[in-house]
Amino acid sequence: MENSRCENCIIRQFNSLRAMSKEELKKVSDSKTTKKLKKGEPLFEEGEKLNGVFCVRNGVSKLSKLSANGKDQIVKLATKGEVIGQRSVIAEESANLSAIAVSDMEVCFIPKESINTTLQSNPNFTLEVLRHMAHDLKEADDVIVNMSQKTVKQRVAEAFLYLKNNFGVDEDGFLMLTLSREDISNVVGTATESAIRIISDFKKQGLIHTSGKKIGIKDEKKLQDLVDGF
Amino acid sequence: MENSRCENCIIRQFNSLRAMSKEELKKVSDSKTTKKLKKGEPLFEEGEKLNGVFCVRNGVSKLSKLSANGKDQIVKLATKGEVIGQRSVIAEESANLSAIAVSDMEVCFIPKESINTTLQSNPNFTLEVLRHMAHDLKEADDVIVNMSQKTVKQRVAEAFLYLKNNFGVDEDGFLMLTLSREDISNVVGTATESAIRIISDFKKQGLIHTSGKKIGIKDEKKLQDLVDGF
DNA sequence: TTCAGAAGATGACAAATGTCATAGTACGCC
DNA sequence: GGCGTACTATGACATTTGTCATCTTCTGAA
Repeated sequence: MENSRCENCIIRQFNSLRAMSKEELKKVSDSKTTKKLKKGEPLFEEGEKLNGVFCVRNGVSKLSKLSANGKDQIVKLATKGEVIGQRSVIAEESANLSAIAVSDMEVCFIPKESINTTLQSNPNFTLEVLRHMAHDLKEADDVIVNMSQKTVKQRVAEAFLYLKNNFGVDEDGFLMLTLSREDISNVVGTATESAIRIISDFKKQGLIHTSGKKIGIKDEKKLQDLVDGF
Repeated sequence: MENSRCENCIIRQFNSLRAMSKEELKKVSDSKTTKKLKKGEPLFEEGEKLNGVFCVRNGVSKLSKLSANGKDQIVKLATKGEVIGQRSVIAEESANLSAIAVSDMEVCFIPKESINTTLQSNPNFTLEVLRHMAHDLKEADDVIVNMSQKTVKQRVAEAFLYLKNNFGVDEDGFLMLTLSREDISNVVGTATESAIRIISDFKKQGLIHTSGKKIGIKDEKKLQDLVDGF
């Protein structure tokens, strides 16, 4: 495949791999494999042993965990440039979350050996990974606060703004990343029916418009006000 | 103070400092200061710039964040052997959370310079810090799932079991760490009145007993069943 | 020791959210 | 093009949780 060497891959500019030396990157590139996934296919499931990490070249994956009541909670959406599975590889634990494609994806699989040897020898790389994880931890803490202190309506509004800011909109103004109502409810942590009701409500209030599953934001300011508690 | 050299400090066995070399540890020890805090006093507040990290020698601190509705959400309780503030120092950001003593505390303050130079030169240390943060991230993800998918009652029950497992019980069977009802509600993410009601309820059902603020667990199994959804 | 203020407890009610039932709608497959 | 299945939508109702008011109990400082 053309352009398939890590050294040339523009994606790595966005993640920790940029702190690798030329030689390290070469090794990674020689050991990596590329994989395509269709929407709905899993990269890995909760509890699985991971033999490496996944670097997202294209598409989006949801990271979720099944709770005792049988519902999935989506903890994070990972997109182009992000590395998935590094937490498990670093902690030498089996996966705490499932990773499932929510759009067609193209990912590189990097065996953990390449990662581990670099972690032990290149402090710059380790530090870079550490910085990324520090960032993820902050985001997770913020999610905890949102989950426990905001209403479902506020969380839905926030989710839409998040989707707009992180994945953008298409030429017709619809969110690029289209999630099913169920996925939306699993991001927000609520019943699917509740999410649907709130979406209907937002539509009636003129905050958003929809076409099938697609959602477009009409009044960003009012949505933001709602999130902020006005 | 006797025993105040990091090299001799048994606490460091529990945290990332154990991966430091003798010389690095010596430098840290020379630059550190020790501080005593009374219950209720802050180590630092959300938004503050941190010039170093705190290593807990004794006592417990709550890490919390104020949400828009004026309530604090407690994200984590840090105790003996844990290092507080490393996330902010590593990410070079101001503190995302406030750290306030929930019991009298003794902490060491380690200036960030000692940490940063070691991070850049000693991959073992960096990797050790990374592993700790990976662990924290997993815990945070689990909290997200609990917050969004469990009922308040389940979360209260879980909080009590957590307090027992992590801080133990005194000779009379009461939880060693005594939190105010408000702190409990801020851990669980609910209104104080709701937490109080649930505590009354648990008492009536014979799951716990109380004496003033102190709480003792009477039927651990039933509490666990409750958490698991039975 | 006493007293004031904080923390704990409880009732009554309102609001938010979940659950179950049912109907409409879209979309891939034959 | 039709059909079946999965997704979306909505109503009715139950349950959970929050809010406000009030009372009681504890605790620390004068």
